[in-house]
Amino acid sequence: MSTVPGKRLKLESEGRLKITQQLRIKSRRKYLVKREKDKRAELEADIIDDEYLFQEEELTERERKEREHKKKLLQLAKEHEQARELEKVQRYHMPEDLKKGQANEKYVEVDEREKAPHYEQRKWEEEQMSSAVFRFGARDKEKIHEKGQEYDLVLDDEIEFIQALRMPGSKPDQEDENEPKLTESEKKKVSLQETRRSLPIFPFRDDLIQAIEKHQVLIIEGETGSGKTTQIPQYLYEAGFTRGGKKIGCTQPRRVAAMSVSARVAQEMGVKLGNEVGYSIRFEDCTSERTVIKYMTDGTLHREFLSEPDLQSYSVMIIDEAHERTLHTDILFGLVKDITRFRPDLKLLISSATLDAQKFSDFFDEAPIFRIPGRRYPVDIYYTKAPEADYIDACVVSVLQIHATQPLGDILVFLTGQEEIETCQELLQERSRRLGSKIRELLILPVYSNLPSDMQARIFHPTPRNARKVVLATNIAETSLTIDNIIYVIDPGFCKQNSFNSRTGMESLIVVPISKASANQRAGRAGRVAAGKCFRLYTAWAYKHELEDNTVPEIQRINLGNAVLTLKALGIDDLVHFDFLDPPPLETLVLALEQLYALGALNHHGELTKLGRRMAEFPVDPMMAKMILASEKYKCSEEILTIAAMLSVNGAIFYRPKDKTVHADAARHSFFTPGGDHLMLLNIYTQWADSDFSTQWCYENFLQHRSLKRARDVRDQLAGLMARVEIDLVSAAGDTVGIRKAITAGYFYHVARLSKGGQYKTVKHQQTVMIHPNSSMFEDLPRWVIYHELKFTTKEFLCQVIEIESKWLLEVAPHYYKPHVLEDSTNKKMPKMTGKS
DNA sequence: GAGCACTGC
Repeated sequence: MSTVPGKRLKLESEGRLKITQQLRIKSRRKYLVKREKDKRAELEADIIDDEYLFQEEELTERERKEREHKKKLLQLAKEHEQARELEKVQRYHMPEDLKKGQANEKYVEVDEREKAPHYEQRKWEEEQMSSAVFRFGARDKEKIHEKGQEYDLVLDDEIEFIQALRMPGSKPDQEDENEPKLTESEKKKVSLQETRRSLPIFPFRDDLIQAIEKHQVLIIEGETGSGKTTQIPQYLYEAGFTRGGKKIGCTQPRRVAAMSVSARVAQEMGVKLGNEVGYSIRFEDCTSERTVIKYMTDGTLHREFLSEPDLQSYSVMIIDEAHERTLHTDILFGLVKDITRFRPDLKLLISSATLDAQKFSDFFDEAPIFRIPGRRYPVDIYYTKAPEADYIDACVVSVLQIHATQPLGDILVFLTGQEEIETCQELLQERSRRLGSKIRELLILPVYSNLPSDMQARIFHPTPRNARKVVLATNIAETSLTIDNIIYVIDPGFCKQNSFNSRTGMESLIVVPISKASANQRAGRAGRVAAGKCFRLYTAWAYKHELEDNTVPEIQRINLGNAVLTLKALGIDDLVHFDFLDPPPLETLVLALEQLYALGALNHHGELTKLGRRMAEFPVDPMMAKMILASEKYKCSEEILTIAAMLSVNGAIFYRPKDKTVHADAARHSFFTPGGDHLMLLNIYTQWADSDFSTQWCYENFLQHRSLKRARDVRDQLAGLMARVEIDLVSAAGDTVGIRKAITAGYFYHVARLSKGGQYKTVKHQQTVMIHPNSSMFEDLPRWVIYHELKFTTKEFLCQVIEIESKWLLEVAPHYYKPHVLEDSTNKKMPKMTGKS
């Protein structure tokens, strides 16, 4: 044994993988069991409640039915659980002696290998191949028992899928062969106009125009690929809706979409982009006086409302991809609905994928729904027969199963984050390497938003002949990126989701099951170029009973500070009764209003103050806006702008590759600046600027160039807005106290003080928290700190921290802090928590 | 001593 170091290494690495797998299995199982238990307990409690409260004869017909229904559900759940247990036993059962046999064989293999490596390797590969058999359909139970042993042996390496249904597409599977195949050069010969006429929306053109002329608000329901985004604005233009110098607006949730769609439309209309057809996104306005068709991001339109609250320059507004329910689209719904009441000439089109259309129609006073067929191939949906405990392993196995048994075509796997993608990539590389020449080449490509762009671009390179591409992606591939040639989708059914707790003001990013809508969106990614297959790594039962219908809209999940400020600036006083499609939690609104009041943006009538109106100019959170405005008083606007821009960068600023952690950490430490993280960010930006914004400098200092560039863009925009609120840019020239006081003036809501054991307590909620280990203040433990964010990951952490003196709080927010609250702790060593505000 | 879903202004 000891003579074969390579093999031993491999065994060790296998041991390591096993542990991570087991951890995953454990947490996933715990999750499944808990969910099941919770559901059952709920049902049982309901039934007991009912029986306790009512005698049988007192129940109305409806109540009796409800009770019967609940009992039936409970019975079903129990039966299902039993069935699942049974399946689990069948799936995981492996006799002890067989396990030993296998293990021995492996050890023997080591010795044999030295003598006849080729023979042993081939034998091993053959074993792997035979175990990677793809099994579809419900298998006959008897058959399983007949070949019990064989079944047990291959269990470890395969997953049984059951085909449940076919997601219908408008194109039949075989159409590809009937359709004349065009080469690239031939395709170019087909004129743009012919392509336009071939879109599914084309036959509906006249009906659509008629419907728009007849109704003020129209809901358009259509799958992707119908051509609605590019064609409808052109039809409206041709029908004369832009007469009188009015524009047609169309909002998109993403910047790239706004840019690429407008480019396409400009090409189809034969005009230069930026003239008749243009787009407007943050940092980039590509429109002119002549522009009549304007694509923009929903956030841009939201901001435009501030300068043009009645959308006077538009004759038609199209809200596209409404089903995505971004924060901005949700707010736009309420705003445009309001406008239609006093601008009868404004046409409103809400464009959405299926399922949601009725909801939109109800919201817009029973607006008619116009349906347009899409263009997609059918996708077969497969579910696992039993729940998969370890979905990373299940993904790897499924990929290999597909690779070994299915016709060529690329695979897309949906994972939750960078870490999972990397683990999966390692496992796949390891296993496909061991399979060696027995399988065709397998290209494994990761993609997530923090991945450097050149690495991201690799997923779009055409797959080499006779090879197969596997793309391991986060949710980025669900809507933002479209990869061609995907035939197979593997969907474990999870994603990471941000949520905001307005009671504690804490954000958390946790893995949750996806919704049915999301699952179908993922499946749809398999049917773009041909009939596809989607493998869901959960049971059909789980899909039906455990997944919510729709993802909770963003507006109900995030902090609404800035949204509330802009609405107030638009003169909407009664936010609680604002016409939301789905209203946000009351506490979130109350928290936002309370904060605005404390910041001095609202007076006691709930009206915007002069300060509040100036704050609304900035597309940042109210606290940050206040900080920026306070920089005038402390004569440090240059520095504060940089800090605000650096804090607004959402991606990571530090680059920390796995193989160079020591160097990367050393580079980070070299930027540490007395006073805290905000000053460190300022330091980094200043040094980068001194290097002439050099890419090379970023690389040498382990910083993400992309993030810093974004910070520069944000800073430029903020600097432009400073002119609008008439604040000169001045530098504090090293006065860090002034800078920190300006920060305190904005963030006095986010104060924490040192408590025992290096822990902190937030002043507002008396919550026990820790300084994040990545902070430069992690080891300093100052008595009073201001934090930028409170985030829950593995613990409650303060991210981006500066040290302050408690007396500054009295100086910048005397209305909010009373001296006795703060003095208690500055004089005595470690006070007991008494008397909050 | 932890870790970075995805957008957008």
